[in-house]
Amino acid sequence: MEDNTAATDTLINYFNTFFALTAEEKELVVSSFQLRRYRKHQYVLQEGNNCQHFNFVLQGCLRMYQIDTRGNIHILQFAIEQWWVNDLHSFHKNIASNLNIDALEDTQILQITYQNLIDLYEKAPRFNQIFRVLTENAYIGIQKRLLLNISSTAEERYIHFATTYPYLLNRISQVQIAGYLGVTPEFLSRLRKKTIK
Amino acid sequence: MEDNTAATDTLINYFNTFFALTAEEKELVVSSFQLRRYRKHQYVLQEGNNCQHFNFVLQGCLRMYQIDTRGNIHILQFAIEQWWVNDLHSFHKNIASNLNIDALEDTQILQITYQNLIDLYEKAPRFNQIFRVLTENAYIGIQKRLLLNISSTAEERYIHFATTYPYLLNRISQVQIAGYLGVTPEFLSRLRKKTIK
DNA sequence: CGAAAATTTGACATGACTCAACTGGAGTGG
DNA sequence: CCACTCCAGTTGAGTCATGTCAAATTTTCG
Repeated sequence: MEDNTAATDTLINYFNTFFALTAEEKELVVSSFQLRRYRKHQYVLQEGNNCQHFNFVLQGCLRMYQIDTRGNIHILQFAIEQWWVNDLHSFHKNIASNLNIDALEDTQILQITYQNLIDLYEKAPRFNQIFRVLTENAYIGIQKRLLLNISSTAEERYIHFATTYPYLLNRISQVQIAGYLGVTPEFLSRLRKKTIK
Repeated sequence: MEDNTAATDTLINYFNTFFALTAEEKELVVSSFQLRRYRKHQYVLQEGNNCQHFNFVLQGCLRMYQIDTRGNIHILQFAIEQWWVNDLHSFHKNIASNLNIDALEDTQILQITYQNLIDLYEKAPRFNQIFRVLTENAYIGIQKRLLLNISSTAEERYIHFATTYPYLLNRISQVQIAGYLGVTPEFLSRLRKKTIK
């Protein structure tokens, strides 16, 4: 167990952008979350296992993805600083996940276990509100993405990604971005050639 | 204003499947939600307007969709009995929606306004928990759908739809289902011909 | 420096779309 | 209750977006 104080400060500041936390609530955050470090390529969650933690990224970059029957990787989400990443379904139902989460860079994460999260809700019910709002925002985001995927060409999706997350373009390789956009790396390469002009 | 009692009973039963409501909480539900009827083809929300209500379907069927720049309709969601349907983004940020919701059948809805929902959370904070869980479940569902869209062919998506929602196949026209699956009606027709064999 | 991975490029294959024509059933007005 | 219209569904022919596979090139990193 290493000292969490500096790490949880970041998380407390994050929560504070939603609601000012009481001293008690801050205490609970400090005692409920645990800092953990992952090296590049290391798994945070591997399919077949149950998702045991809610993960909040302090530093670094992760991807969450599924491998389909043809062996192709489909990236559901990248997570960099101040993002949450976890398989909600596996976490809440306590069932095996069919998703993988691994580190694209050396990464630091704050983790809370299922039981600690339940206790947190119990002891400080206001976190229900915070996580309700967080989940609503996540829902809005993924709904936008679904719509974009259904209604646009790969080129439009790439341009949208590049303008929405310009800071990810230099940080994440094209293979990964292709897996996120739902195209092959080859085709993304052609799109870029065409678009850069 | 018509009598809501029978209608809100349905909603209270629905909430009860999550947590047993207190008498007070039931009272609040009765006084916060309002029954409204829509005829087939009638708009519940039209793009350009702000989404003013959370909608819970008592009876009937709705679709929520976006019209893209080429004039194509993309259906985000169908909503039948005991489903919620609304544009969360527009509702929470109080901005103009770019989505439409309209009735595919004559439909009865229970509606709560933004202000009433805020009051409900205030007076009965436990609803934060209920809606947190509801939103988490909705998130899980839409994430599955996104993954399916990214990783499968139209045929696989149709088969998945047909086995997951068999009761919708006879209830919703193929044009609508095509708009939900993200294919043209013509192509869906060919898929069906091939699949039925 | 050398090996492995990422990216690019080319040739070809295919899933899905477009547009247009045809069919059949449901609703509507006289 | 018939005639008419309109929309959903089907079918065909041609096209385009994107995938597949294989090879060449560049970059990354131990």
